[in-house]
Amino acid sequence: MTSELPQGPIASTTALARHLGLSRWTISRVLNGHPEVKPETSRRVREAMIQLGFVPSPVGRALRGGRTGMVGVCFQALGSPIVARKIASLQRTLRGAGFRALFELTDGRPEIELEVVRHFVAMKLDGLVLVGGMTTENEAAILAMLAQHRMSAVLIDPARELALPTVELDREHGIRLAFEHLLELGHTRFALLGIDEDVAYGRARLEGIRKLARSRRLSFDKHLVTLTEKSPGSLDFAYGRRLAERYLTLADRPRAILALNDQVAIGAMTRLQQAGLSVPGDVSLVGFDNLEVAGHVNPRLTTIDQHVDELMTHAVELLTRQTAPAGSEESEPRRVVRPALIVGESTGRAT
Amino acid sequence: MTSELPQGPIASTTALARHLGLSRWTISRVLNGHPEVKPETSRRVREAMIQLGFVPSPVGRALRGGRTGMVGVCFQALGSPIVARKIASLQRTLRGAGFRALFELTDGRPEIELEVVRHFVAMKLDGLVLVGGMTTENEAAILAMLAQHRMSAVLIDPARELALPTVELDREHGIRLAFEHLLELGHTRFALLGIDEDVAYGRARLEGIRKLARSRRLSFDKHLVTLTEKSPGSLDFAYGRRLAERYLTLADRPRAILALNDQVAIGAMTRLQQAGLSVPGDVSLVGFDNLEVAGHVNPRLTTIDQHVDELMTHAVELLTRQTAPAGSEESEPRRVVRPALIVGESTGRAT
DNA sequence: CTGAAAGCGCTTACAG
DNA sequence: CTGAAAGCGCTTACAG
Repeated sequence: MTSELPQGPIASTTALARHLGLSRWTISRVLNGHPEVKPETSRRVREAMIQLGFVPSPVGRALRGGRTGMVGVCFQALGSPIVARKIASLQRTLRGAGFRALFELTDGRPEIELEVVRHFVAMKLDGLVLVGGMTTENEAAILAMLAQHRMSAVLIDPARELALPTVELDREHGIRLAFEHLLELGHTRFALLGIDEDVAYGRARLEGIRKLARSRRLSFDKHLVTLTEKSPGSLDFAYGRRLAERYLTLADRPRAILALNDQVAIGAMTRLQQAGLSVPGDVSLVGFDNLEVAGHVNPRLTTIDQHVDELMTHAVELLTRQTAPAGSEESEPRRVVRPALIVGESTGRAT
Repeated sequence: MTSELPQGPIASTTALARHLGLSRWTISRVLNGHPEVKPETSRRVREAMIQLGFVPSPVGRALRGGRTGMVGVCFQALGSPIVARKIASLQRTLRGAGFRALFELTDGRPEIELEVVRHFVAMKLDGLVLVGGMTTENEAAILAMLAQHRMSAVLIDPARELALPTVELDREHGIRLAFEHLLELGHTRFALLGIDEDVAYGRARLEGIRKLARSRRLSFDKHLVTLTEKSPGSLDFAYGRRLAERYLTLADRPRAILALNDQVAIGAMTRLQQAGLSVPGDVSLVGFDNLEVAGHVNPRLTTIDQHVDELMTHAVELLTRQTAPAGSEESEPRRVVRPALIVGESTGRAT
């Protein structure tokens, strides 16, 4: 353990090798876990690395074709707190699996998305995570690039199905939980705030509602009112507020509201309360996402939790499974995560 | 313009050179804007690059010591929506300046922070942005690493002063705006929710309050009550809720509250309302950050806007100024951004 | 204005 | 078990 002090800064395998009286190739073998190194040598190298804080250059590794330990993560936007939670969760999960995460935002613009993926591929990362899938425009180009460079990729909760390993959130199930909860409370007529075919994930939810409505012999047209805007911009509090104003003008207002997400729900709730309506006295309200704020408004919002950590754990598992040389026969694995109903105080009996 | 189709995929300067009948060195010169290339040749290369979607490998460039076009961004945590807004804003600003951003979260843990900076340095990035500064433990090590590798870095809104270019948010000014607003409404006694010396940025705000209190001949002890917890964990809605419960037990409750941030303010507001207090009828409340949700609770929250975009614009300017070879004489430039008061409906006259 | 060499830090064959 | 070569894609000197 008589570790001499290094001459200069140890910033390469060559420098480390010189310092230890070994050749740089031996260092590389230890780094890559090759079995032919004498255990004693291997131990010495590892100890010195920790002691000197030496980290092999990811740039060198990448160029030579080795593993870089880096995973690229691509998000469409960071507007909603749920996305921030996903980023934080994914970052931690990746770190736990020994990966470093590079995040990029595309603002939902196809040309940026393409540029980002191109950059990820050029960086020779170990894998890609596409949160929310990809735009239709780039589908062919991105799939071709991934195949050409043999880059593993995972989709998380994509808006459309694609021929890539995928972790899905069962949104149809989520909305059914909310719908059933309201049915049990005796509600029979419903307003949908911001949920339509055009919005991301809207179709899956409508499907869930339709199926359940049919099984309960509710007519979609008679019992359901859909309130949406053509180009709403951000799907946020202000959108909920605007939709609530439309709701207030309805002749025969449903007593239960299902909102696109918690922000829309809270924006709407605030507006309804300002109009003198009581939640849940006059109208019951359900959100989606279980944002932290949902538990801290008056009344606490009933909502659906996405199980973000579970989504991310599956994603990283799918990624490492691909990265590993085995198991590559299994084509396009799919994992489904079921969201959960969080009952708050914004839903009550239909009177 | 008779562009022949390439033989295979064009994935290196060598391949592009062959395709164009040039040498790969010429391609490199065009890439780096060297002046000795014939304009016609330069134009041909640029056109082909766009047409073929060729992007020079950042890995190759990094290894050779050239500019990588990548900037590392280090955040302590992603708990608050304000951080998400900062990330999104910084990403856009960096993109506008031709940089790609790599984001890392440290969860406020020194060992992760050190690892992250080490990795950024090893990646030979063009620069670093440290949002919220760095932990005291790593100060010496990180400054030494940056100096040794001549890596430019910018601090955004650091909790402590450091010998690096810095963009500061004038928090002292922010809290004074809030305080003055309440004074003008006739308030004389104040509760501080979560604002103390121990919490990040607490000292600057207390300083602002003290100065203003002195100038108005208010005694800090007689007119100000501080409510905080020793180890509050997340500075979020739930924290505000707990502090509001403490506030409710006070014998002689101040009629004005200054909260650490909007989450604490909203958590507190909700709790106060549940206790039957009216905001602002019984108590006025001011937050900090101007989160989107602040404008969509009942009543709309009076708060302080950080001018996030301005912060980020300054940061990227400082970074590019460093990256450029000139201007390096100027030591540790500092930019100060003044926050702004956003008057909502949560503050009213003291009656 | 353009060609050819050297070398950034690493890994994977190929020798011993 | 370990040494030395080749080469990943690029840029910066140095020649012509």
